Amino acid sequence: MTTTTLDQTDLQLLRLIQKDASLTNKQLGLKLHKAGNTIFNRVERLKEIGYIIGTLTIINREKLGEMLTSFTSIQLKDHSTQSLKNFEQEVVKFTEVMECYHMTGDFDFILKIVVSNMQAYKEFVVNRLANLPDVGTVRSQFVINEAKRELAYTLEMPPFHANGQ
Amino acid sequence: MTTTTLDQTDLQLLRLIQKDASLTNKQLGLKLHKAGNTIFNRVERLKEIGYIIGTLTIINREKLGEMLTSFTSIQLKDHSTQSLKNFEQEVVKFTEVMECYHMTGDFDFILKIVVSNMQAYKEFVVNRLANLPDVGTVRSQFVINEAKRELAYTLEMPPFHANGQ
DNA sequence: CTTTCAAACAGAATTAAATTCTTTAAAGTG
DNA sequence: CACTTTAAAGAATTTAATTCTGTTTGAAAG
Repeated sequence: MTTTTLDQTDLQLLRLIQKDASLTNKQLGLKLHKAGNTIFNRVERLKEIGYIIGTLTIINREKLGEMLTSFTSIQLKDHSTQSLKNFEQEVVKFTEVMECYHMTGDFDFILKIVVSNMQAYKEFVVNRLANLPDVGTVRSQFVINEAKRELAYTLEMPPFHANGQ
Repeated sequence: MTTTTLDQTDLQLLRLIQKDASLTNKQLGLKLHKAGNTIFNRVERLKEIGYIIGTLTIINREKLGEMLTSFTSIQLKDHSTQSLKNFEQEVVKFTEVMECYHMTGDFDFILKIVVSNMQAYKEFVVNRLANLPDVGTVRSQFVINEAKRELAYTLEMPPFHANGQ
């Protein structure tokens, strides 16, 4: 029924809404030289074919009190597929673990951990993180300052297009 | 005029909208046992006093072609305030650098870099990143798999409240 | 070259949500 | 107790979202 490929207008649209979801269809239409209706239809299509996942509100977390952020690297004692899967499955359950990446290099995982202070961090690592099976070395690096945190990707027209994957 | 402190309803509201900005005021009101109107007023207030920064659309970046993500650590040759400021100021200008954190530990900065493939990564590091002043050691760790990436914070009632900071 | 079909679009019509306005009730203050 | 302030609800209004319909365009078919 509908094509799963994007044209330049779709890309422009994605670029705009990934920075600001509060723009109305009319406003977007003005920028892209289309009717508000047309924007609406395109956005619906982009949702259907999976380019748009959802929409969220960015909160100023700093206003809600103390915050300590760490990038914590984990090296497992055992590198079997089972151990890796196991650790990953468990570690993502912690609400303190905002992000978890399986990585190349000396350490197996990088976790972004957000807690309220060093006391809470210590409690978390010692009593909970280190208790997961096969956890070997844990290296903690703390954020002194967040200089940039961009959520919107630079969207480039892919050279191929026609992949609905 | 308006209080800058949050009550439980405000926190609930923030928890809900930081996960889904497409909920209508009426829907939110139903969940929180308030009128749609009341939700509207609260959200307006939360914007005014700076708890709500904005709203954005999450794009499925994977559908737009190849992607290689790296956590790249940088050690500067010189650790003077001036060098740090200088580096930070310049590095955040690169669109490939999605995130930049000033860190404790052996390395001064951690950068989250997103490019389309290893060729582009090499080009970026060699021709651009390494050319910034005072760049010493560069350590690249690549993401094999993203197991978790949560943008919504766990919002807890702060023990103090009354800070409009 | 003409016909046919499908897609993108614009504009009107409709529905639903956002926003404003007014009133009420509760809570705090002197 | 009178006075003020605040949160909230409900009605009224404005604006945006959504649906519907007709037109245009371009590509494919004959």
